[in-house]
Amino acid sequence: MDAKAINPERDDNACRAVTCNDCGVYSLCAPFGVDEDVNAVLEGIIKRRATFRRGEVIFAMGQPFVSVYAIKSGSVKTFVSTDDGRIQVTGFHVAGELLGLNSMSSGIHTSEARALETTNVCEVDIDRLDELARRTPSLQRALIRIMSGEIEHHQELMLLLGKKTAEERVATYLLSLSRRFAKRNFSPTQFQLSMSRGDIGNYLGIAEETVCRIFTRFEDEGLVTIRHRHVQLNEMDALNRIAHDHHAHLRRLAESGSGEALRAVAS
Amino acid sequence: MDAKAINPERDDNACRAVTCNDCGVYSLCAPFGVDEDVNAVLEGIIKRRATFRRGEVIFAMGQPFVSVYAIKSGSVKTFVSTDDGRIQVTGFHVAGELLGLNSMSSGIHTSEARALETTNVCEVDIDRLDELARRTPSLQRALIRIMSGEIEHHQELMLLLGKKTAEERVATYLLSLSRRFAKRNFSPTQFQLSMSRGDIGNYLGIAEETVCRIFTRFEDEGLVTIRHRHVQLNEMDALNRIAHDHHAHLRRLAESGSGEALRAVAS
DNA sequence: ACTCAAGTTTGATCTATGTCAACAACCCAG
DNA sequence: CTGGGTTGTTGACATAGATCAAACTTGAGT
Repeated sequence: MDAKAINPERDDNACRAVTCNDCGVYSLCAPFGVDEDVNAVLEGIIKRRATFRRGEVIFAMGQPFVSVYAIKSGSVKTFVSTDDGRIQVTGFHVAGELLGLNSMSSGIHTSEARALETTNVCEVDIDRLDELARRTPSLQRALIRIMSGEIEHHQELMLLLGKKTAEERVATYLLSLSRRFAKRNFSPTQFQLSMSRGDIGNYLGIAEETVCRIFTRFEDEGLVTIRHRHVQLNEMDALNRIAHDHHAHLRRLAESGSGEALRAVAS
Repeated sequence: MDAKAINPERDDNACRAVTCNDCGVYSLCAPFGVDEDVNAVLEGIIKRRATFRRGEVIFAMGQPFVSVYAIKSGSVKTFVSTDDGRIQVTGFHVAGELLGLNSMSSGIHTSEARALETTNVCEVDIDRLDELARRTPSLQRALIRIMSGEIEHHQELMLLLGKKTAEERVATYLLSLSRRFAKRNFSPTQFQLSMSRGDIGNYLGIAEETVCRIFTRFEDEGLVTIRHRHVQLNEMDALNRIAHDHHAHLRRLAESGSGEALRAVAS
């Protein structure tokens, strides 16, 4: 592999030949909503392109908020933390997504972003973006739409963190990854995890050991096949039932049990 | 009680004499950001004023998203729910706050709002607001600021739901209420709760019984005085330590214990 | 190819908090 | 003022999932 390509510090101006038009995530930047002259405009607001390696910080809590980041390739986790060091992962982000749009009000980053693997981003100057948005209603609405989407995601996560069992959380997680891959025209039943068990557990509000145990439980039941970080979903329906129906696991127990659980479900 | 007053459908045009200028929450609508001619403009986008009694639905999940609501008086809870009926309260809202701005992207309400007590709202047509915003950059930015604030609030709540102990959650909650009252020039140490123990517990991701127990524990320790729904905070510092410092309660235990906990903290 | 740190898995044990149940206090509506 | 429904409180007990500990696996760097 090209040595220069993996240098995290390197601002790859060398690749400037790659315009936004040629960029693989162009279609995902398009929702920026600029209708005509898109290419020139986008080029104009990109401050720099940068590469981050696994674990490197893209932005940190408390830093002045001067840019948002479009992920060209790779993946990123974002998280918030208590002052005594506990952290809560609030999202995983992949190519084509926009990073850092929260924090717009405070002028300070309220979360931290770290690359999960080698990741390329376009850094977009927030003032230039803001100024462009002022002249471009469609861009304004696109930004609002992105933030609104973020809020919806957070609402689902809060519901999960506050009210779901560990098994429901893991099933929900696998399915949400699946849906996301499907949307990008990747296989919805077979994919790689770019995050560790620890990250998954943290995100879902459970211990990493619990994630492992539930993975193996699902595997024992034939619902999935998981080798290291490669996941294959065999029984999407069953997973869906577990994810959405509180009582699914009670029923499963009842099938191989005394039937008492079933009566409990009926009540 | 006047039959008309309790009709939730009633558009209280009778009170139209009250312009936005006269409205008690005017200063809180001002951040809408319209600089000149504020009054006329605000009047123009208000679809109707309405009153809701305790438990009445202001908007429900799945309904078409056509308005946002400014709370003139009273208080409201918002929540999301699983399809099998479990709900997660995502926020409590008081006079001067704007309701329903999430859901902007989907065109469908993704959460439900219910009055906690008799509550007056101004209903703002979303299309008119959107159109006004297009011509008014300061309004655009205000809306973005409000959404961004919502995201920050959600991040804190996710951290709480995913990583904090029950005691930390309750202390955090009391202090956040306190801060909110202070911001509105009410006493930060003495206030009424408009929500039930059940709502508080749901919001914090713990059982209502746990809320009760922790309230009485705090009271036994002299930190607070709680009679029914009236709260008085006596030891803000101690509450702050509990809310922000994971080990605070271990230390408290250690003070009156064997010292083993203290050693654990040191490690 | 080898090494070592990081990540993963599994088992044994512990505990914070949920659940269930009974009761007490409160608040309207009549 | 009075009765019944709602809300809050307290205790006893159960348990999902955390924590601790000990292999085992893997893959990045030498």
